[in-house]
Amino acid sequence: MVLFLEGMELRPRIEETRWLPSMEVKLLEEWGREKLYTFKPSSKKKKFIIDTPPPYPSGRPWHIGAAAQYSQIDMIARAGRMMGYEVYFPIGIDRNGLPVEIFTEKQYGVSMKDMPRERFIELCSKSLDELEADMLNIMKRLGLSGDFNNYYRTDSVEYRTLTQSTFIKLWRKGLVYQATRPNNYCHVCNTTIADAEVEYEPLASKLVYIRFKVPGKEDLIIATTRPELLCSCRAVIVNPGDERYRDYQGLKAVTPIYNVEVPIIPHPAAKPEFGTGVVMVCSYGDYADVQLFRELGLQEVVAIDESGRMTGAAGFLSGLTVQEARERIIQELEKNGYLVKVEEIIHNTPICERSKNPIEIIPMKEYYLKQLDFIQDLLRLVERMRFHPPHARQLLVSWINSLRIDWPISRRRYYATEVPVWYCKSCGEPHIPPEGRYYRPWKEAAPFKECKKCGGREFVGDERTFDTWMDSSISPLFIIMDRRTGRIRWSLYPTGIRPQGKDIVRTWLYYTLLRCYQLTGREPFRRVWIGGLGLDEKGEKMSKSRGNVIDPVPILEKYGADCFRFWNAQESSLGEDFRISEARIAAAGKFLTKLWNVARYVSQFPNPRKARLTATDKWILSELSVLVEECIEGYKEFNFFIPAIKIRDFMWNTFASHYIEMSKPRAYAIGFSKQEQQGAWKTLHTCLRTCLLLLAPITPFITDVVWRRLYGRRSIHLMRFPKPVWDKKYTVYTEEIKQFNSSVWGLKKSRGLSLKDSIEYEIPESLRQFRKDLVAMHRIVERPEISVQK
RNA sequence: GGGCCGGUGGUCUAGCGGCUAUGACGCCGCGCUUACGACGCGGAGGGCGCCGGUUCGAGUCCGGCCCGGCCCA
Repeated sequence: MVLFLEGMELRPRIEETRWLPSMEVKLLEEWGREKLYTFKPSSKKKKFIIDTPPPYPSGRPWHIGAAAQYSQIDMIARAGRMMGYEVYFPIGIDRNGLPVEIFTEKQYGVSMKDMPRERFIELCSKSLDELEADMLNIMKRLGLSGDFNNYYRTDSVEYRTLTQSTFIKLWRKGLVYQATRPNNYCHVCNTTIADAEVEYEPLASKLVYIRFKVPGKEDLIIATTRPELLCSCRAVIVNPGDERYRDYQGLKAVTPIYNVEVPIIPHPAAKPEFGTGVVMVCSYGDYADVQLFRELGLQEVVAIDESGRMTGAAGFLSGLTVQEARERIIQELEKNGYLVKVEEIIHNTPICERSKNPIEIIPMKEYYLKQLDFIQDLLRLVERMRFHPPHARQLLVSWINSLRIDWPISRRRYYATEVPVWYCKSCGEPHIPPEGRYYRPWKEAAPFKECKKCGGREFVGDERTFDTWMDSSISPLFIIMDRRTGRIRWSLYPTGIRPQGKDIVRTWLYYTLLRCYQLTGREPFRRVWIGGLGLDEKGEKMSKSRGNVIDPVPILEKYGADCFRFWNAQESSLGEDFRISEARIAAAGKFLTKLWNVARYVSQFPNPRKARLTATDKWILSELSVLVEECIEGYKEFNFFIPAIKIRDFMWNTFASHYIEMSKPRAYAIGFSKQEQQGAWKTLHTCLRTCLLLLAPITPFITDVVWRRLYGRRSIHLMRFPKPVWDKKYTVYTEEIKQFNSSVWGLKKSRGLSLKDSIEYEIPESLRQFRKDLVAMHRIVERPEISVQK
């Protein structure tokens, strides 16, 4: 018998047959009007502050891996809200430093050093404004629920004031000093750079074998990649265990051409297997040289100047570039019979992260921030913080343990925060101003009357700026600062979480820890979340120079933010690198189509307040409980891979394929009572509603659209996560139900029957309580001896 | 050279001590089944990098090695 619904026409409240990215744009406007994501500091809820990384607007295309990472940070914010926290998700733009200077020089065809500083800074600022607007638009389009209305800039007066004030504070604590030290210097960027900004790249290089005279002995042959530094050679070392040179230890060798007598010293730094096992120690070919000069008390010779040219100390090489000098001295050595041979080798060369130019080690006078004294404290601090994933802690610990020199913080650049120091014109004594204001010593008069040391009345401002990490490293303090009064709201400190990429652990993460610890004595955040790197399809790093970057903007236009976000969440587990390919992003959209159509199907039925549930209903709700538990567990770790995968699997492979099909005749009341029908309706809605809530942080658009059409006028993003309230005991039937359904489908297929055709089949005793649904679903005709009651 | 992560059907991914190893993309076949053809169903295809070990039993634990990625020297 077939029952028809009397007087009730079922029509889906969702009519479109699929989800379209264009619906996202409309919703974005609505979110903007509703101000859903405003942080309320006065709220009674527990606060959760996210120390968002301020991206650097370096121009299109924005790295798609970065866009992916910001989506995940947004999921942290949204998950936090749904867990009941009052979340602050600030949006900042990093605008200090070298990239914009280079960009501006190129864009306007100017040179920083050849124009008024003031004018150059204006041009940089203009470039940044354009790049920034573009970047903010992409961030909004991604659906980020951050505080766009009050976004901050690291080059604002407020921010730079804080950078300078914290510097002054540390100066007063005695943590800052100026020293002339060999340092990494990039003569293309014209500035000292920190170890963290140095990269190594295998480059073709010449290994030059040079003959050194040793009075009374056979000549020593020395292999070096830096023959142009011969003038600064002040020692020769051999390995203490190297039998070949045992007799030479303690003797003197004479450097060719320059004729300087230098000691031959046994030292373990000489590797017997490299070259001839004899090494010349020069100031400075590499860090080993720096260490040896210090250790052996040698007198340094400055052979290369700031422009990358040889100094007068190099004699006939003076004025040549390093490259030219290298060629020239090889010729000279050959002419005089000192050259033994030249080998082509691949040498791991230290290069500047920005310009990719080989760096030189040159002694320069710079400001340093003490960090070596804090290693133990920082290691202890790191132990107390929570890392997601846990093994990310090791990246930081390894870096801290490898620190060898204090942090050089001054730079010879323009577009950055100025070093707030003036010097007495007569005695040179440095003076620092009081905290609380933004200072520009290169153009402002000194805020002092007279020198505290000699009484001099004239001052010169420092022209240098800070390493930009001096700014970025106080972001946790800046985001909790009241920008009008400059007062820091200490009740919000330490902040909740620092999300960032693993590529900037040694810089941003480390420097933040150091600076905030020095300023506050505490850790700046309780948790650290380290995302993996977005690689290209082949698993290689994306970079403009490799030409394998993918622009996220056309992807977002074509597939929508939810598709991109869902792909991102289900692509790899927390902290793992992930490969980016458009085909896979497109494939992720199929899940959204599926979800949309499930919602469309469910939307045709009313959602009864109460209903009597059948065994089939209770079974899927058992599975739903398990799903909720698993998802919440993933969200607690801010690992969105887990909910994404679990929800997709539930939706597709359990709910849609099995429950919806099993309950369909009942939902239409074909052969079922109204009471049974209500059970199906109720359960369909419960499952859909719960899945929407679970998915909301990952795909905020589609879930909100469905939610508003079916479950409420207010946004889903004001809701809490669901709880696993349904009895889980029916999960024991899941496998058997799925197998049973598959076997019936398979049998019909093998007999050439349509799915609508009836079939004679036996329902196992163990599935008896689901019998009625199964019979209706498959149109099963039970054999008489099995069906007890007919 | 060191650290971290990873090596599972053609490609990508799950499983981390126990039934014939998960799913996706692609492929093949079938299908107008009142949510979905940017769909559904079915199917072919791998024995989990290599070598040893622990165990009644190992992608799953241990040791060594090889390969890839990232980071560092």
